[in-house]
Amino acid sequence: MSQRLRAIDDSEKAARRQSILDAAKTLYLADTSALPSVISIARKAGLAKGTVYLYFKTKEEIFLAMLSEDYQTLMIEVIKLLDAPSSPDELVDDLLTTLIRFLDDNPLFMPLASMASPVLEQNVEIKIVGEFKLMLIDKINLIDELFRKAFPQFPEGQCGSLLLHTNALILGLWQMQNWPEKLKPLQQQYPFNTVIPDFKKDLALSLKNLWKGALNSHT
Amino acid sequence: MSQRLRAIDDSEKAARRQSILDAAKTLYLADTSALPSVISIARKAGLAKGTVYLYFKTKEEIFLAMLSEDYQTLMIEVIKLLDAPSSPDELVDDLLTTLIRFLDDNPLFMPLASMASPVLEQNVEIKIVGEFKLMLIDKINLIDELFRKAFPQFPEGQCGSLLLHTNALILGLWQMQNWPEKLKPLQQQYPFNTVIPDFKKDLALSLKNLWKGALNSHT
Amino acid sequence: MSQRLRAIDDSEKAARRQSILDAAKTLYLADTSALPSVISIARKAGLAKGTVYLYFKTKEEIFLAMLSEDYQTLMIEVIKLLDAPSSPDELVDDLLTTLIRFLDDNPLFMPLASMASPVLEQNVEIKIVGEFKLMLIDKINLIDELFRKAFPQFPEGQCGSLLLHTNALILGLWQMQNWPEKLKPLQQQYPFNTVIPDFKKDLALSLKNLWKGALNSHT
Amino acid sequence: MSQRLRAIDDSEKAARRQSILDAAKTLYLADTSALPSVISIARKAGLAKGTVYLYFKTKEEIFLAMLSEDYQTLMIEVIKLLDAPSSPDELVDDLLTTLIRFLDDNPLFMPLASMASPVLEQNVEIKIVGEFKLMLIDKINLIDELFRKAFPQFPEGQCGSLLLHTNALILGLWQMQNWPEKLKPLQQQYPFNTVIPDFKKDLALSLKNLWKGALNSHT
DNA sequence: CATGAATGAGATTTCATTCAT
DNA sequence: TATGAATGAAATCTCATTCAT
Repeated sequence: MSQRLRAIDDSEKAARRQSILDAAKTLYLADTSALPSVISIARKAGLAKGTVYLYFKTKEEIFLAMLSEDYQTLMIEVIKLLDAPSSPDELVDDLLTTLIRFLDDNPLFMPLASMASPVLEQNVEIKIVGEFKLMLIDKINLIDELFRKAFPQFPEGQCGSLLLHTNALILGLWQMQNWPEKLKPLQQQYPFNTVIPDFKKDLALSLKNLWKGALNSHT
Repeated sequence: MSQRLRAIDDSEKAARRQSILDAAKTLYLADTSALPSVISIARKAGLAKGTVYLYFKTKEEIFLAMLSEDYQTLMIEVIKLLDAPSSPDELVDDLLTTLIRFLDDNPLFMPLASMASPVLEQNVEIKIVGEFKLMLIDKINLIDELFRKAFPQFPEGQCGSLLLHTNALILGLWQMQNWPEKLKPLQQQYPFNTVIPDFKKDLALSLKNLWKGALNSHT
Repeated sequence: MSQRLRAIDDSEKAARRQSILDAAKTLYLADTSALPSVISIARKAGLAKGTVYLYFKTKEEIFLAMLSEDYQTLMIEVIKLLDAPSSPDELVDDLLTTLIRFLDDNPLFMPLASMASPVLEQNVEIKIVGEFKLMLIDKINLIDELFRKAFPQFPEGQCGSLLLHTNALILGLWQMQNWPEKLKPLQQQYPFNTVIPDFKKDLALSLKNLWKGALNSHT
Repeated sequence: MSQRLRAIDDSEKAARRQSILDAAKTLYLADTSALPSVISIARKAGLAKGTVYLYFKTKEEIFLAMLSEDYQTLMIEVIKLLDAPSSPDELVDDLLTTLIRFLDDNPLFMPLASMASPVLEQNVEIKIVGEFKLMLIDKINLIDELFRKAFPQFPEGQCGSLLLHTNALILGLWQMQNWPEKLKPLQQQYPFNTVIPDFKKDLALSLKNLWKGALNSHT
């Protein structure tokens, strides 16, 4: 009945894989309260359910791939910062700006990153999870190297460690302030402002403390 | 097989509710890769499936209650610290010790806390989620008050804010170092030590920075 | 906590039983698409769920009792007709009038009678079902006797037999024209009028045929 | 165990649907006191529970389909009668014979027809119920037409109307004589014979009255 | 490769009925 | 007697995943 388009060569396969990722992203963006179902992703991508499983072994693998892409995008942004480095202080400011812009441009990054450990990594083949972790580590090591080229006075690993802590802070802060949509009324009703982190403000504050504290000790 | 008691008054009901929580905890402890099924929880508790649903509306509500208990336990520990306060510096050390011991004693706290935002809160009645949030806020405010009684030189909200950031750091750091069991071999094989946070060590470092930095500015 | 009113003597028990029947009737009247739940009946009657089971062994027993009451009411009406008999012909007209009025006054009779065989009798203790059947038979026999006192020319059993057929016709016709509420639009849209029985009209026609045919053969 | 075939095209799907109906029929035949459970039907058909729900939205839909089939079988029999019509009088006799044979060959027809209005139609999507009703009406209209071709002296709708009344009579009479199996002893013990309809005998009598009365008025 | 039918585990929900108190 | 907690069967529904075609 239907003419089955077949992805024969690798580039076609990659394209099909990407179309699945795009469909998944669109759907997840529309409702981040839960990962969209495979059938909805397949339909959005104009494919059959089974076809999705030719490209990803589990549903979570799709979203881990999506997170992986986002992380790589972010890392590239950070690497760009180190292309034209100025002073460590300015770098911190630039980093923060870059980060905030990235989060605004990639609204799925935080939801995905939150699910990574409790959901995604639990349902993805160990090999794939490993590759994801290694990719992150590679990039972090690369950034650390570039950083030391620009600022040789800092020891190996310092920048990488700061990146990890930065990531941890973002993750934790975001999850704490990510109240379910339906709880928003409550949020305004009570004087929570003192106790609920204001994500961007707190992030700015914390990161500056974190980075400047660490970097200044070597200046 | 089971005792088949009837929970008539409120204390008996609370006991039965607790027995469900205990059963769920035992099962989850045995395998943190996914929340145990409701039927397995019921069987473990010696109850019928229907009975579990008399006490909790959804499976996630069970685990949010469990997390709530853990948070309350932690808060009580922290409050105890403020009963006999010494100097701010010593307090930070004590806090860290307390925290580490708590995490060791309550191995489900971190997995549960990680799931709170992406999983638990998404599938629990908004009212219950609200109560959970309010409970946390109450405790944080209480601790903030006690803190200022002990150290009046610090402004209102400072301690609460530090607690939030502490929580964020714990959450983020834990999730980053929480590699799936099956990935552990990989973790040793590569020189990850430089880039994977060593949870306790990094936590110690970060918290000291965080708290001492903040507290010293008022001494 | 609550003061339990206890029905000690038989009249109190009968009253409580009746209050359950009343509650059930009210609820079923509000929605005849399904028998109301026991919990709703209990609440309506101001009783606990378990108490209902002290008076009726199953839910269906409640509704069989209700149907039994209705049948008895109907029989009494018919008996009244025979108190002041005129001619067989007039009797048929009176019977029809009485029947129509009864159905209007007792809107649950038809739904209940429809459920009797496929639902109620399947879920009521055989003893109770037997009593119900015997009650009906007794009344029919009584009516048959009274009829022959008034019109001796008719053989024993003729009137009883006619009553049974009357009942069968009512049952069958009613079920065929009892379209679900939500199907009513469809009913008007198509030219069903020729093929869907118009309950009262068809009933009148059929009954007159049935009775007059039978009775005239003996005049 | 099972063949695990895939129903790809429509005829295969119809076959699978039929296999579910067959399984349901077998089980219901073994115990007409209640509709068999979906899981038992699935197992009998060698299918998974979920598969049954691919073909029928509710359990009652299965049995309404079964009833629909039975009605269609019956209608076809009746249509056959009109292929080689003789006199109206003979037709009535043939109709009765056909009807009795049909009821003997399809022992589930009456139980199902009894449940149609109070149970089945209440729990089947309104659209499906409508289709069922329309099917019946179509067939009745068709028979009415054929009838008038054979016997032009009768007005339009007369035959259809008689069919409806016939159906009503069957329905009502059957329900009245359908005593629960366990009540049979009681049935013999008492002199019920005068008051309990003898289904086939009474049906014969009534139908002859009904049809001959109506048809003779036009001869 | 692509498809979508089939699977089956599991979450809820409902609710009649039982039974300890 | 009266209560309502507990039971457990069954209906639905959802959906990730498998696998015959």
